Amino acid sequence: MVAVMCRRHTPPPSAAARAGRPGRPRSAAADTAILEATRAALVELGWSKLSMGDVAARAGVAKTTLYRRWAGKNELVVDAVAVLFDELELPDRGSLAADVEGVVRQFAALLERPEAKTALMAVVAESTRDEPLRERIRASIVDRQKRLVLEGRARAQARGELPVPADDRADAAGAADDLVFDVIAGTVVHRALVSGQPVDGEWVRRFTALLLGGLGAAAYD
Amino acid sequence: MVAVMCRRHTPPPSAAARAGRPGRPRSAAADTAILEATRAALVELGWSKLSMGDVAARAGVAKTTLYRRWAGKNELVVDAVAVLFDELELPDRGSLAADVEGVVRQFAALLERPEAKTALMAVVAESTRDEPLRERIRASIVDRQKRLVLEGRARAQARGELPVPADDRADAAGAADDLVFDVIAGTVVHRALVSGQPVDGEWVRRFTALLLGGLGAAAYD
DNA sequence: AGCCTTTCGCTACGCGTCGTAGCGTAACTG
DNA sequence: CAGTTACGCTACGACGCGTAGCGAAAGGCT
Repeated sequence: MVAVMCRRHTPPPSAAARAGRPGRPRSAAADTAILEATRAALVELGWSKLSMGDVAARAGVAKTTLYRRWAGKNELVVDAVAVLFDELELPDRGSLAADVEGVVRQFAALLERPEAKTALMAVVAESTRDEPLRERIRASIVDRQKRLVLEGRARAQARGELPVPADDRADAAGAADDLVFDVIAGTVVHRALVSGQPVDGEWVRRFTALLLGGLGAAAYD
Repeated sequence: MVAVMCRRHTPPPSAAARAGRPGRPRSAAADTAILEATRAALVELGWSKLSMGDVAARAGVAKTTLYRRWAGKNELVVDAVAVLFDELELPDRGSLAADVEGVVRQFAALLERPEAKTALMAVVAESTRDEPLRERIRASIVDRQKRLVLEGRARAQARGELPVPADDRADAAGAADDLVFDVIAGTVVHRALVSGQPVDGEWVRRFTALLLGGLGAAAYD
């Protein structure tokens, strides 16, 4: 009897740790082709009408190859769109307000891409009933973007626009960073996908003013 | 030849306008049973594993009856969860900060209900590729809750906590209301469903302070 | 009453997707 | 070379979808 290896659904990111093993190596070209085909299918069909068989056909790959690497549609799509969010960056525009406006515009532009918005909302919906999937989303997409908040705060502190927290307040600063991240990301997503209204220049200015100055300061322009 | 009526997928809310028509009337009991069964199925199975046949069986109704009233899963679920969001209210707690904290807590409690979170995210995801569905969501769920923002602002103005906008600034005030709505709803959703962290008392206080005073005022507690 | 209209429950159907099993072949290691 | 792993391909049972067709039930209209 052969020992059951049970290595199914092994995620491809461990390709480096997979080196030096006996047997035929996994095709890296197939990985990129599959993820690219997934994004293309998301653009054309959207989340609900995307099927594993269709992705396999687009990628020129057997359907079984898909299931050898991803447990299902959820995990595949998370990996396919995760790379899109890593393109976000925070160029120094000279002031905290300008930096915030810049990142808000970038995020809004990303959410205009059909593959990004249909996939992001769908996998978050699925993650409400799938704890491992939620963790995968956080590790692959969400937490990686908190770097933008950290960098923005560091710059603002260097400019003197924000006070430097005392060392014994590091936990409070961390909580504030998480809060700011939820406010910015959540508000832009809600504006673009739920309210369905444009993230134009005027709205971005209003939002930034509210974020920096609060309701009293930015009440009515 | 009989004239083709083509009245399929007629939404049930028009029950009042349906009175006085010839033929057997639609069962109002079936409507409530179906919507209740849908919510129960959402709790047990979640969005993705919810099937029309299962809902019909739970409601004690033929599957064809479902399709006579709703075009599909999307529309059915929107109607099923819309009533949950109408339970939100804004009791007067004496100050703008307290009012904001109260509504944030209520919304967070609603998002802890499994049928609410799985359904809301899923239908929003679907609506990114279905314009009529997006309009249905806005009319049935989103826009109805803007009343909370309007009421909160009116109270704050009456208390003198916010300035009363000039008459020629009515459009700016409306834009500000929309912005505040997106900020509150989006931030709470992102915190609860994307970041997956608890909306507890401390976080609510931090968020309220940030919303009212801005980054400079509420920087680190 | 009788007729018309609409809804209801039920059955059955074709269609597409899912996820897996089985096989022979290809690729890489020792 | 043998051993091990990945690949392409085919086929399969299971399930949900959305519809058609039927007879029966429940109302309005004359």
